[in-house]
Amino acid sequence: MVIEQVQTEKLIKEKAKDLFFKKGFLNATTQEIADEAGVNRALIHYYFRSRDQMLEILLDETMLEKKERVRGILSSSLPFRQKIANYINTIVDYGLTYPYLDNFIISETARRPDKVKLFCSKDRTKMSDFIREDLEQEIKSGNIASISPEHFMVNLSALCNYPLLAKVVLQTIHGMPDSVYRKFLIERKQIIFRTIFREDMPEVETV
Amino acid sequence: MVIEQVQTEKLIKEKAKDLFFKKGFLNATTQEIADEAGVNRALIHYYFRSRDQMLEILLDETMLEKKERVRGILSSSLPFRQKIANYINTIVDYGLTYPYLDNFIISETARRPDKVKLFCSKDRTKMSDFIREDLEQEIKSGNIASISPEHFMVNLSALCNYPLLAKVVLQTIHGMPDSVYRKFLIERKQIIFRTIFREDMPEVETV
DNA sequence: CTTTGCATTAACAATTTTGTTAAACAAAAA
DNA sequence: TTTTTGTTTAACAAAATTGTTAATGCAAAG
Repeated sequence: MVIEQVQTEKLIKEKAKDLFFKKGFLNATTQEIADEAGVNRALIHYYFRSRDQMLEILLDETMLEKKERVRGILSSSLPFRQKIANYINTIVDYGLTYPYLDNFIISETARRPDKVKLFCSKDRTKMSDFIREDLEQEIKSGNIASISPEHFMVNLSALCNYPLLAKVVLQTIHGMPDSVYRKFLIERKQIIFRTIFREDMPEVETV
Repeated sequence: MVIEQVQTEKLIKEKAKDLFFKKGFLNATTQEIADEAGVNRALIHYYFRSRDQMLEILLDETMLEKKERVRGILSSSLPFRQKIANYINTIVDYGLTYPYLDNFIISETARRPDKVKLFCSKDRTKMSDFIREDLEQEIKSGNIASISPEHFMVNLSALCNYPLLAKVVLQTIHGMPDSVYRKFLIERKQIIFRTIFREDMPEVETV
């Protein structure tokens, strides 16, 4: 047995994630993945049977991790604004790590709506349920315009995720090179919070 | 010459747009396009030389039309809020007609950033320039939290476009069938306006 | 009626990509 | 040292997809 025996599978997964979710090669072939990992293409089939099954595993793993992080934040006992501030921070930062993850999800779900369940956690608790009570409170106290939890969450996701989805187009329109766009995205954390709450974002704080 | 001579090219383009932008078959093959149009696959090459060139034409045409509509709205002499209301209306309605257009743009630009110029109008006038003065005015009069035109436009685009980009995922998470989701999107017109201006959207009105 | 020219098709060729298999290999066990 | 076991590779096969070409069809012009 070669020393790398146990590591190879992990290596392939990592490099595949890099290609798909970091570099944006949404249609990377098995050959390209193998090259990236510096292994023979047949190994991909040895470990994952088929390209499709490999994708399922990659998406399952990555989305599960992301969902867990978001769930942790929204189900915490922090004050509402602190929760949302943490959510924005996490989503934007996650986006900076995997700039093409949502992009990938979205093109895949368009091509194969039947596979959508892979990208949504199995359990049926919706993110919007975690903020329902908080939100009602905010609306009652007049801090926020009346809005359903669903619309609120869609607004929030939209403001956080869209700038990455449309990255290439937005960069071109506004003539921003990568470094500037990165700053733009980080600026947006504040902007998003202010757009929703009309006040400055509190410092990040965890439970 | 067959009676349909001049129409065939148009027919193919229409059906291809349907596949790509309405039905979401982002990777439709030339065969699928030919089938949809009820013609022989070779005709696609006869009229468009290659699949790539056909795509360029489709995108060029579609985006140009959309851009013109948006430009017309933002450069009108209507009051700011009316402009934005019209913008929201137009973008959401356009999205209902071509639910997968942005989706397509976004996956294509990720795969081939070099082709991005096809999707952005050639001239260099940015949408954000059209609202710069209006926006300054609104901020000065305290109706809107301080924000740059770029961030404002990204916010607006995000709120309008994201729900369609993430259509399949959002429908699954919230358990909404097509008909309900359609209503949800139309509801959002109001929601988006209120999120930005904290007041109800005015009636649609053109210049 | 015949010819001309574009429109359309079927058949073919080339390429790309996925998936399989049998052989080579390398480390641990016997 | 030999055997065994799991890993890795090269070579092959099959399928899908794009692009080409030569033949066919068909309407209008001559």
